[in-house]
Amino acid sequence: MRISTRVEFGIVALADIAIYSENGSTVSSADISQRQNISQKYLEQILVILRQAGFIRGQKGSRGGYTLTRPAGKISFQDILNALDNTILADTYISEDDKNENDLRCSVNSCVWDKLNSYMREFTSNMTLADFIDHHKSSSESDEALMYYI
Amino acid sequence: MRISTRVEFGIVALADIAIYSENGSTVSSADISQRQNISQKYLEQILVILRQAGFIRGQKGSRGGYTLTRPAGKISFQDILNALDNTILADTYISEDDKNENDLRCSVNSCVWDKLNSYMREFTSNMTLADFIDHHKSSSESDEALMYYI
DNA sequence: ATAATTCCTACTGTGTCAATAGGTATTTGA
DNA sequence: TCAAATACCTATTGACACAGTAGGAATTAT
Repeated sequence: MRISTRVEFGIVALADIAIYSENGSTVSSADISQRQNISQKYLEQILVILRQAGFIRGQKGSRGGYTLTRPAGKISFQDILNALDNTILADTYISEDDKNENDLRCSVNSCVWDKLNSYMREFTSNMTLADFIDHHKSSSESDEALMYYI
Repeated sequence: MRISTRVEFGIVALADIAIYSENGSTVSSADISQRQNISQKYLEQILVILRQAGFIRGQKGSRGGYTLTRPAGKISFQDILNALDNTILADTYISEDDKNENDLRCSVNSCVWDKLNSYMREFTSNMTLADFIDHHKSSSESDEALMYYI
């Protein structure tokens, strides 16, 4: 599945904010840009999307930055994906004109695409940003252990 | 999930050929174009892809047309999708440059995208063109029954 | 005041999709 | 043998989204 950088960077940015604002401080776009190696200007546009979607709050001015508006455990992947790319979890569409004339096109929907969409929706609705961060932390711990033994 | 018309028409064309060549005759692009309401010229390009992928064989000349090269039960959806769009079932890619610097991007792969890809691959590898056609036929039968009672 | 920050808008290059178009090569049937 | 039908090939086009780049305006802490 091809995932756009907008989606990829958006998820990474949210996770970065969640992790580095745990002590109560804000996280600036410059910080994220450096840590995650993402063009700051491009990142800023993505952060606007995430703010408009209600995941983060931005504070302007010196010492400003971003914080989550709610706990990472209350932000589902489904919501994130829908905010960053409204096609990934969208139904496969057939125009009304074509619908009556031709049922093979409708059949492939009910037989394949709808089922795949349902699965993806269920999977992403049951996974939160917190789950992702936990997964990340535990996997980077084992990376460190690996490094140690090498 | 956004599916291109190339993929949609390709699947429909294959199913159409499978259905209308059951008596041993060939199926022309004009036939498919009319039945499925698809631009013939565009369809021809898609049929070239399907031929190059080995699903169908084309016979030139008068009374020519297309037939399947093997039974519909031996053509998996996975193969069809890979032929028509090599991104749908592809791994989500992270450049080697980014891989070491940044493990958040890798984590989202192992945590989300790889799992979705695995599911989609399993689902599509277990479904053949014959399954799809069976599903279509049985659902259009019930449509007729519905029509009758109305 | 000044520096740091978010926020807003415009522009650009690149690539893919979804055709449209016109033609060539081949085969069958009359 | 000729004409029609068919697959097959290649070029072009318009629209659109992506992936940034760029410049600055608004706001805030120190």
